[in-house]
Amino acid sequence: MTMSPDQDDLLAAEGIFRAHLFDHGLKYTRERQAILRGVMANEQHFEAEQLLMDLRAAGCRVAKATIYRTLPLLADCGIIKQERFGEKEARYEHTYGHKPHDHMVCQKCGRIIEFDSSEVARLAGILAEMQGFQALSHRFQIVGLCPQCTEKNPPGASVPPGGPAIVTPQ
Amino acid sequence: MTMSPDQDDLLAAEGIFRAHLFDHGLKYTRERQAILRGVMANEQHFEAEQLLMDLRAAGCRVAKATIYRTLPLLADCGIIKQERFGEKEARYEHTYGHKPHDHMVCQKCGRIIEFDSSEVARLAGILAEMQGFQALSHRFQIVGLCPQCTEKNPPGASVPPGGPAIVTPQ
DNA sequence: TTCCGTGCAAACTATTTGCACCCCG
DNA sequence: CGGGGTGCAAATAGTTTGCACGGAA
Repeated sequence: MTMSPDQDDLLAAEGIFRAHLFDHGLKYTRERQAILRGVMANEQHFEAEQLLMDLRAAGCRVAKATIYRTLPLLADCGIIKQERFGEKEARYEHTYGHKPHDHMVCQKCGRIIEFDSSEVARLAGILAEMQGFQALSHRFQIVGLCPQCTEKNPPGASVPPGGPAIVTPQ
Repeated sequence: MTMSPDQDDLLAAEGIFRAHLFDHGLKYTRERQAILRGVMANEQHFEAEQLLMDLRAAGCRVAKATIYRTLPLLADCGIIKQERFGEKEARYEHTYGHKPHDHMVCQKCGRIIEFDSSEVARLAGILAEMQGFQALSHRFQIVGLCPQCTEKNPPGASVPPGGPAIVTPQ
């Protein structure tokens, strides 16, 4: 992974992060900056452990604990989002500068397909209103078989090592 | 919790479970029967730990490991479903004899509101088809504020001890 | 200078697994 | 009988936390 995400996005995210930290009386440290960069540089879903490796590879020494302490801060200000695909470790993806989307998860090969979530959000709003519930966000996953695994004897033999492939449409 | 779930549902579920076990060359043991009963007796979302307590209270001694080994079997044959509401422990609910539903999760008080999932399932089917993906099931949660917490100074002070309240509509 | 933040390692928690004995089929 | 099943305890794995030192504001 390269440590140079889109400069505009990175700068904008940095601004949001600093503002959020300031509002809460927190500091913008070298470590938090490094983690923000690592996060923004990763266009895929990642785990805490993986982010740590990426940062190490890029020459930044951050403790695992710092990662775990920082990710929630980034989630709080909407720069990243925590996802959970049935596994026990949390996955994250940076959402800043991305279109809102949800995921289809292949039961067989673990592949993850993203798709636009506007229809889902609309339905969520309608359903929530029917119950007097104020919808703020949603989690939605469609579980099943991806195109590759649906047809003929599928190639996928469960989740490949190093995490499943991510398919981003459009 | 009483250990006497609806007799019809229990018997039917027992039949399904036994058939599933038989099909896979597995055995219907006293422990598995006890766990099935505990599961069917619980009309709410529960965790492995809680189920263990319930069974103990009902006079059944089962090891925690056995619970963890049995729950996936019950999920495999559709008697229960694993849910995850952001926490790290898995939650389960028995679905056999229940209408398919999804959940709204209140960010403030942890309350969980169930609602009919047919519209969601329909949308999932359409979205999946657009990608050539074969939808088998879905996970959907609307996160926000429940009616109680939306209005005036809400009473709910984060998730109450002993787990959040469950509201089943209709 | 004052807290907040960090690294490190130990603590936690939910879940899984190895193993010797048990029992369903 | 024989192979899966169970209990127990130890092992994992991901995440959290206590503490003493370091650095941003």
